[in-house]
Amino acid sequence: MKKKIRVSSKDVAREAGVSQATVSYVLNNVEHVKIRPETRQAVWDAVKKLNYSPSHIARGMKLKRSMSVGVITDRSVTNYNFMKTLQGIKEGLARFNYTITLLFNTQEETFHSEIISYYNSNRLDGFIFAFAAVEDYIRNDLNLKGVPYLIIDSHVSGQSGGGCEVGTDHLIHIPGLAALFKERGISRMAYVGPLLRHREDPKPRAYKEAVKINHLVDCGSYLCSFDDDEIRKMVHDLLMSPKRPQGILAGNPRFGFHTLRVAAELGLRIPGDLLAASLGTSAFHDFCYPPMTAVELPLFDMGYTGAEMLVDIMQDKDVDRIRILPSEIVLRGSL
Amino acid sequence: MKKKIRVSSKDVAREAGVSQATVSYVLNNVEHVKIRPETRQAVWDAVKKLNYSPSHIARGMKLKRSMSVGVITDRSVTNYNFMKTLQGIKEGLARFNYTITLLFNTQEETFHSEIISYYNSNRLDGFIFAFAAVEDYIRNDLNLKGVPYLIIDSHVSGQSGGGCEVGTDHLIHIPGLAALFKERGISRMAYVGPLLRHREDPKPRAYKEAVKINHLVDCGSYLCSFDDDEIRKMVHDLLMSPKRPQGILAGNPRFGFHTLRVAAELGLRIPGDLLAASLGTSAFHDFCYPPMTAVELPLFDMGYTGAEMLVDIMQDKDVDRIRILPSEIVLRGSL
DNA sequence: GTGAAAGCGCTAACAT
DNA sequence: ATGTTAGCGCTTTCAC
Repeated sequence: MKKKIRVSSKDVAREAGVSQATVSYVLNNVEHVKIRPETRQAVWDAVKKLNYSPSHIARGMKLKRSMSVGVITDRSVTNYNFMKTLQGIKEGLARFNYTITLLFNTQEETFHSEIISYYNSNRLDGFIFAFAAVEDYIRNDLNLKGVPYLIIDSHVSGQSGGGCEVGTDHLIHIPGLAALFKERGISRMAYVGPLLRHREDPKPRAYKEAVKINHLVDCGSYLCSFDDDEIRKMVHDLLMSPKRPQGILAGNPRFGFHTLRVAAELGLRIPGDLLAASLGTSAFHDFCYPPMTAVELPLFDMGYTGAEMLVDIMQDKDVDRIRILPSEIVLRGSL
Repeated sequence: MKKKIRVSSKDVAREAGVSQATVSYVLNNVEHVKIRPETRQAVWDAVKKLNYSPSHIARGMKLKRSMSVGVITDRSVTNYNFMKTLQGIKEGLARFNYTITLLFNTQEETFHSEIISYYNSNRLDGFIFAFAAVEDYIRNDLNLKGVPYLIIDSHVSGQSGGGCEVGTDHLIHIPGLAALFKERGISRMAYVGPLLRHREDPKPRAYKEAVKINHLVDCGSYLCSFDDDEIRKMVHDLLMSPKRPQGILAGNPRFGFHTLRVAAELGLRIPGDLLAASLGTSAFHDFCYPPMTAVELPLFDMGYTGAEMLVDIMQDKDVDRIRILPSEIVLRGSL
């Protein structure tokens, strides 16, 4: 390991024959401070010559900001296109010279204080909860302490006390999906999806209304945990039941894939014997057979937009507390 | 936004009736410095009372370390179980109080200097390239400048000049997979997989040898880019050709899924008409139909182990430069 | 066993 | 238009 020889702004100042302050003014392009072009040039020359890069830490110390935000996601989000959102956040933050520090929601008691402590110790300037279950008491505490944070999820909770939220309009596509099922000539529908712990899931209700509007027969909403075996058993029982639905709406991609798989195992052909569609985005929608018709979320933009909103909050600017992004139905082959 | 009132170690010192130095000694549990238990207690009491958390930035400034490492991954890795590796890295680093800063490989000219600049400005203490294409000139430069870094990939490059590598033994399972194909009673095999740009891919060669050892007929190795349409066209042509293989080994999960999908489109039944297996881990291996037999990688451990190795490097400890982790064949239904 | 004091490298208010 | 200087909050050497 090579010893690191630090070049400081002092060195640059000496080399350029100016003061440290001038170096700082030039490098930071400070407004209301006029520097003669030749001085400016001299500074840049010295910077180049000495290969100087300002110590980010020293700067942060002065400014009391780390220029990094913590992005929190659930442990279980190990799949799907979540990385897309991360990319959006990264690019959104990069424009303001912020970086992403990745955190995982451990669901442990300590996690909450971990966040607060990251914030108090100036290690992180703000937080983005991306598809993570945020319990109310945590939100309340963050609000209370004035910690800047933002929540990214498929739909907004609405009760954004102090934080901001980025969501999508995916619920409005559910009636449209139901209409598609209807158009394909079927009548019996069912919904399968996750059982949420930390908040109410608006999807089953939206489904129920959409079924009613389209005069379809509702075979029921079936909810269970994210456990793969449990999902498959639930779908299996549903497809084997006497009131077997002809169309299934899956609350998220995972439930959709298992529906496809179980149907295949039972020898049901899609879209011949069964129609299916899912809510949410996944790379696998294009890989599976048949490819899955789904309501796709603007994952990248959700991250990008969220990042910008958080930066605004961190800079004490006034911003919309809620932003809804457009989603769209993408027809593939399962419906 | 609430104004942040910082409590400094000075405040704690005053409250506890000791000096700032003592506070530092107590909080950092400095060896060879003996503190009377009652003094120690007084400090902790004051810390609790004032709800003090040390400024991470000030500490970093003194120590010239940011306690964060940059994790670089390719833009294209938006799917699969990559998050598992990230979790492993996160947990591995957390033990040493390091955090993850997420970076994406932009493949642009500027990216290289971005890394160097993060390092030079003390913003990041080291780097982990996780399933990212690292070009040789970058590695050389990092070696030259003594930048601590580590590469995580399914197999090691071997030429780890200055950096360290974590890989797997997945190549040794290829003959075993070939033997399984043989056992199932087929004779004609083919390999489909990605065309790598930045390094040689050892998989096609391992495949060729495995085929020979098992006395199977090699219908050839077919390589193309990661483009979905291109992959499907390639697989389609292969399955329609007169020398259609009875078994296909996919170089990675994506190629495996497209093989499944194209086969289904052509009405080929798996495992009846065609056998398939893939190299690598994906959550979809369990979702698709039939579930995919594959060589699974220890994604979490690769991250966890890699994190520990990098910490050792950053602390100038002597470490193995290469670590190979065990992978395993998981039988599902496609073979 | 504990304290005083010197910085780390930067920014910004104030002076010139 | 540029320089002087006083910290930011911590660690650590050296005194006592």
